[in-house]
Amino acid sequence: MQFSSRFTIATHILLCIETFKDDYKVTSNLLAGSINTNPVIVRNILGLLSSAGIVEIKAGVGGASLSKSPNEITLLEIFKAVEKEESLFHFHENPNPQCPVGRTVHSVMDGKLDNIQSAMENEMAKITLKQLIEETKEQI
Amino acid sequence: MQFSSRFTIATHILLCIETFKDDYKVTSNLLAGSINTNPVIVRNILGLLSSAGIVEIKAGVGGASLSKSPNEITLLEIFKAVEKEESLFHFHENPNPQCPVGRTVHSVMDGKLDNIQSAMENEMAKITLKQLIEETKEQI
DNA sequence: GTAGTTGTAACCGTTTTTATTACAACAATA
DNA sequence: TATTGTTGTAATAAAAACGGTTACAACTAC
Repeated sequence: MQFSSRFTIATHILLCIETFKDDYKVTSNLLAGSINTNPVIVRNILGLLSSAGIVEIKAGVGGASLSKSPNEITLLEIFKAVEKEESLFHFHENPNPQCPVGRTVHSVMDGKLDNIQSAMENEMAKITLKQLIEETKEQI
Repeated sequence: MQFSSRFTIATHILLCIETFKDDYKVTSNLLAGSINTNPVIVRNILGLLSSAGIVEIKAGVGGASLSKSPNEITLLEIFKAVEKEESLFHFHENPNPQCPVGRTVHSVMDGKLDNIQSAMENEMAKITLKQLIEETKEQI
């Protein structure tokens, strides 16, 4: 199972907003053209980013901009804005409490699963939008 | 998006195999009773674990056993046996090559995404079935 | 031959993802 | 005020994944 492409699309959106902010009004249409998808997809993801306090969207006139500095936005924050599941892992719901293993499997595993998820999130938190923007500028 | 419960079910299966090996023939029926699911679900996951060289299954007579020592089996190995996707992340397929951001977003992000996945996998590789079995024995 | 088990195929209902069309609400401006 | 371009959202759809279930052929020990 993979994460949905909402995460990479959201990051792509933020890179565009910052890259084009001085030259274009960054609308869902412009973004959809760069990402190569439908504007409604973009508007939905922009809505999630807006709810998370990452971007601001001008109603009516249109156009999106960052709500805070790129070095304050991490990949973890973007990820959490677009993936609503708290836990990475789907634990089978009802192990048999009458079985010694079924009774204990949760308390044996839960901590380990948390550690795994934390390792992933810590790595995500290390990477800021600013880093990505700088690498993008270098490459352009 | 969450990983499927195949991962926690597979780990549960291995814990049962090791815990009950001296007292019971560990069949898909016994396992399904502990996990609280259908025996066919168990047989499919056992098949994946068998293909990965983690367990051996006796055809006809029935019963599963580990193919190697519990301290040689890590959560990463179990995970890879049951989740076939190579990459954790689903990158949107066709960013626009005529856009400066669309053209560069892959080379800017791919390395970071690899790092995130590696962080998760490294943590999974740290945890062996042996550790889980010992914690289970303590709790029983 | 019988009994118990595995491997697998064929379904089913549910959820998630991605995409699309349609349209009301909104804000700037001509 | 009417027009234009944009956003927000609803409705719909196809495809895929998941978890579950029934059914049954193949296999092995007894």
